[in-house]
Amino acid sequence: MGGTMDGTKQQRRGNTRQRIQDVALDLFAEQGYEKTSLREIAEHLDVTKAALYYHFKTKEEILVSVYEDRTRPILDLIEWGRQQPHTLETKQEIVRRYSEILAGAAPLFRFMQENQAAVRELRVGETFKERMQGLREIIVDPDAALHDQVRCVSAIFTLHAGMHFLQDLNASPEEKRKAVLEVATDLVTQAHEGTRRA
Amino acid sequence: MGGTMDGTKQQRRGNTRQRIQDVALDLFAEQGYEKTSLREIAEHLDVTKAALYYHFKTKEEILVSVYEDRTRPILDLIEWGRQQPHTLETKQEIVRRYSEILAGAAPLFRFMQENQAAVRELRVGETFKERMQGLREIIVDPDAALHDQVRCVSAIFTLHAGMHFLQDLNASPEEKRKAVLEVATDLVTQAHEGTRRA
Amino acid sequence: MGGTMDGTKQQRRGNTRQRIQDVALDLFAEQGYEKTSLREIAEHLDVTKAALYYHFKTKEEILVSVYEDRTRPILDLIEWGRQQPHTLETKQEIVRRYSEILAGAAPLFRFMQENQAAVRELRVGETFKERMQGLREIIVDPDAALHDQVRCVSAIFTLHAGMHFLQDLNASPEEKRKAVLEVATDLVTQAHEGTRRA
Amino acid sequence: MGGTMDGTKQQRRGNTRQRIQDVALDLFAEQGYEKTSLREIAEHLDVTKAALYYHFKTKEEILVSVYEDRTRPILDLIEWGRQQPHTLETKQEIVRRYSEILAGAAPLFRFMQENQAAVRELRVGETFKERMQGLREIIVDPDAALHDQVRCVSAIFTLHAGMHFLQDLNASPEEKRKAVLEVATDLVTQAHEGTRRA
DNA sequence: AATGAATGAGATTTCATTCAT
DNA sequence: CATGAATGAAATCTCATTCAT
Repeated sequence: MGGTMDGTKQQRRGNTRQRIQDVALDLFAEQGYEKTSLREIAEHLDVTKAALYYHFKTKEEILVSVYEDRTRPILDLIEWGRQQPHTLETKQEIVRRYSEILAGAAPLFRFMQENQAAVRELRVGETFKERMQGLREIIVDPDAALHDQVRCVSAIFTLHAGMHFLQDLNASPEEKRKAVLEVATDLVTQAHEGTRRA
Repeated sequence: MGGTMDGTKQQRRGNTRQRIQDVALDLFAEQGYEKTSLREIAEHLDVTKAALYYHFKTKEEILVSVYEDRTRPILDLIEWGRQQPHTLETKQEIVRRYSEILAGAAPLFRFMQENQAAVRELRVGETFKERMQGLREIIVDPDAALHDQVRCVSAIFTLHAGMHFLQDLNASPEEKRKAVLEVATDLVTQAHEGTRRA
Repeated sequence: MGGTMDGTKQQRRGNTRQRIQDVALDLFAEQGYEKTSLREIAEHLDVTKAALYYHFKTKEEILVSVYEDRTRPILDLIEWGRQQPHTLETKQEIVRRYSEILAGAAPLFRFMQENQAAVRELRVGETFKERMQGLREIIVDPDAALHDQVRCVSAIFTLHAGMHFLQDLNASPEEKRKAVLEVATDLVTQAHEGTRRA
Repeated sequence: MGGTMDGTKQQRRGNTRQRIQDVALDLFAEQGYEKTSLREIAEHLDVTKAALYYHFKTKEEILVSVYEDRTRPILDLIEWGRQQPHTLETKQEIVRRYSEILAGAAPLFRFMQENQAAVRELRVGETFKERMQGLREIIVDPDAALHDQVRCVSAIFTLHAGMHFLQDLNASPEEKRKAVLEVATDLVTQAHEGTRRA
């Protein structure tokens, strides 16, 4: 308060909204959306429930706001992808960039993956579906053989799964991410080549 | 009562437990575990909530019972796999059989996939993790290169994802299942060969 | 089953009613009347709840039946006391005999003492009150000074309390019972003498 | 509404917590802890059940809070007693003061006496036991003859019992309280003298 | 003499949400 | 910018009791 560096503690002042989003996402990811109550979020922040309602109209809106902030890069990626030629290089680049996006917002994606049911009829559910769809349209060639289409979807899924389901493989997170990216890239590449050959 | 064989309605008597499991799974899969209330289940069955408690001690127990009944084949598969030599053929056969198991209990697996957060601290959560672990131990070679290990995990995930994330690919379910199986088998095969070569 | 002596195990056959009473009293005394459910009683006996209803019309009736069986001696004591002259010796004898009755049905009296609220509007509540009243009428002289009347009531209470509230005094149960009886007798005696003198 | 100072009705605002405690204690004392539902308490206060949960985390906590507020004087008394010499005068003073404390929180003590079973495994059960223990340690001489120890316990019990079991003795409450105190004091005195003489 | 299946009533508790201050 | 107090709706679960078999 007043100091030049403000330091660690109690940096309140205007950023409550941000803090709510952060804490909420943590709890949502850890416990699930339904099991996380506003009371809990408020307690973690040391404010009252009513304070949350000053910043967000509903519980859902908290989630929506976090979601939109952190998944904007996907929109950009899709936009970018749509303007590129549908070459193998493009697809590989999409996979690479998507992998980075996932790594950059891991808790949110973990949340989305693990709370599909809870989220299905929320606004974010719809939006997420649409984005996935958008991604697919870019890397999946609708004229390709079915198994090659599947390969592409599998590539995306491999990236998603890579985040949470490799905990017991003993390797550093960075190594794992690379390995996952390699497999995903491979899948897209095989799909592309299978299609070319046909 | 009326028809010769009693037919559809009013087949009560003795099968209530089974009917509860069926209805519960349907609703859990459709709406999510947390969002499905016992009231709803009871109403669908035209019994009182208390009747559910006659057959099951808790809500969780309903889920557990369904889960255990329908995932027993996985246990058998793991058992079988453990006694086979760790050859490529075995792994391919595991993938094939697992694909069949998934297809045979699609709603349950859809549920497990979409409700990971909700289910995490339920008993089934633990059990499921263990089973996945068991499966992996059979098809993943711990000495293989990391990317080949990832391929195997990805194969399993592809099978799982194949069930719910290909709705918009236009092809018959049977065709899709075949394609998915093909991709998964391929992943395992590549992983195996990669390892051999090394 | 069939042996001459029948032995320990499974001595069923006709005595279920008795066994229900015993188990019920144990549980009532241990946990309280309200907290003891019929399910629990049934489980302890390894029969179904419905079986209890074959032997007793209601939960209350179980209690009533136990109560009546085990407190009959009080009725006899009162009857006897009413026919004696109201001498000191009579009063002392009442105290002595009552002490024995209490010791002989300790769990029931513990129950009655600790569940007064729960039992108040049950039939046993009324009955118990009446019996206490009857006892008092014999040992309390209505013309005595107030503090001497109190002494008599206190004597009875001392007997009751003696059963459960002396656990931490280090002495054998038998010694304690004697000491309690001594104090109670003393109180009655003092009351009587106080009155005489006046 | 009407009166100058707002008077009786609608004094809401700020004192709800207190009102809950008061109503709860009344109902607990009248009907017993288990038989008193939160619905009932809420209705008596003309608020919703949820309002109770705003002020207290559980039903038990309501009881605990009332208990702690009203039995603090006992703690003080014990503290005081511990610092006094263990003379007869001290003991008599303890008895006198305890009698006053009981009279000052009669409904609570009636409740505790009549709901021992219900309260046994609640937090208050433990606490109450401890306090009784504390009191005893002050007035009971551990080297005294057993019957003298019993006399002291009986004194305490006489005070307790005096509150609820003398309704039919025809005398004013104040007279009765005096008589009870006299008897209790006498018991302690006799115990003390018995010990002295030995 | 007892069971299996079920019910109706009600208990405690939790939650998202509102609003005057 | 936030709180204190409260609500309405609903959730999970328990219990004494019933009755056909």
